[in-house]
Amino acid sequence: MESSIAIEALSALAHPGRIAVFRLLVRAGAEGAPAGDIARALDTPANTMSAQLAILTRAGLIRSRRESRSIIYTADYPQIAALLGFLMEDCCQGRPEICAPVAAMAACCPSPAEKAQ
Amino acid sequence: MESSIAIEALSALAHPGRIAVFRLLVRAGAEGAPAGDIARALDTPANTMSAQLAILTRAGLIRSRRESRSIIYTADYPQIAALLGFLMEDCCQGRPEICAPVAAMAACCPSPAEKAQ
DNA sequence: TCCATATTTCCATTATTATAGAAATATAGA
DNA sequence: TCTATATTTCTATAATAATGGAAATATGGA
Repeated sequence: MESSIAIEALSALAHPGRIAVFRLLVRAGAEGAPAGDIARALDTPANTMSAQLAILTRAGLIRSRRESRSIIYTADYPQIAALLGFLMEDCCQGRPEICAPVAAMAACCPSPAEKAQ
Repeated sequence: MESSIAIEALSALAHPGRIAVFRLLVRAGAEGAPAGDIARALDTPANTMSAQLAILTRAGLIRSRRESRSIIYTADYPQIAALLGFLMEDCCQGRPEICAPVAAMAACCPSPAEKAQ
C-alpha cells in the first residue's frame, strides 16, 4: 500500500463523526446500512452525513451500492486489512513476542486455517 | 478505548512525515531510535521532527526515554494494539469469515498460544 | 566554567478542513 | 405526470493544522 493511500484512509478515520460511521459499518457486516439509517443512528444532518460517507468512500474504507431509493454502505474489509498491514509492516523482526499484543487483538477472527485445527 | 483517544492517534498518523516516523519505530522494535537519527533518516529539520515526535507521543503511539544527551523513541505496542482493536470491535458478529482478511494480516505475529501448538 | 551536541519551544505565515442551509438530482409509486 | 422520499452538490463561514527560522534548554566533556 502506498503511503498516500494510507494517509487518506487515516485522515478519513480521524474524525468523530466518520469513525462512528466506520465502526457502525464494521459491525454491520456484509449487509451494510442505508445512508439515511446511518444519519439517523448518529443524529447527523443528511448532507453532513453525505459528505462524511463520501470521504470514507474516497478513502477506500467503505463501498456503496444502490438499492431502490436507498444507497447501502458497507465496510471494505480487504482494504481495511491492507491498511492495518501497512501500519504494522515488519513489526516482528524475528521476535514475534514484541508485537504479540497486536496478534492478541486479532484473536477474535481466527483464520480458516486456524479454525480447521 | 475512548473515541477521542482513537481520533487523536489517527490524526497523528494521518500525515506523511509522522506515519514514516511511526513505521520506522514499529520496525525498530524495543530498542527504538534517537530523535536525531530519525530526523536524519527521514531528511527532516530537527525542530519539525521534534514537533512530529511530540504529536505521536501525545497521541500515545510512541514513548521516549532519555539516554545521555539523546532521547530515544520507541513504538508503544500495547497502545497500538488497542487502537486496532477499537477500529475492528465486533467485526465478526458470529461470522469470522467476514473479517478473515484482518486475521490474515496478523498472521505474521503468532500469539504464544499459537506458537505452542 | 566554557563549549559542543541534542532536542525542544516560540512564533508567524500559509494552507487545509468542517459544517449545515439551500438547492439539485434520482427513484418509486399514485 | 405529479408528489414524496432519499441522497447529493453547491456554497460561504469558521476553525484548525503544518512548516521551519531563531532562540532557548539540557547534557556531557575538556
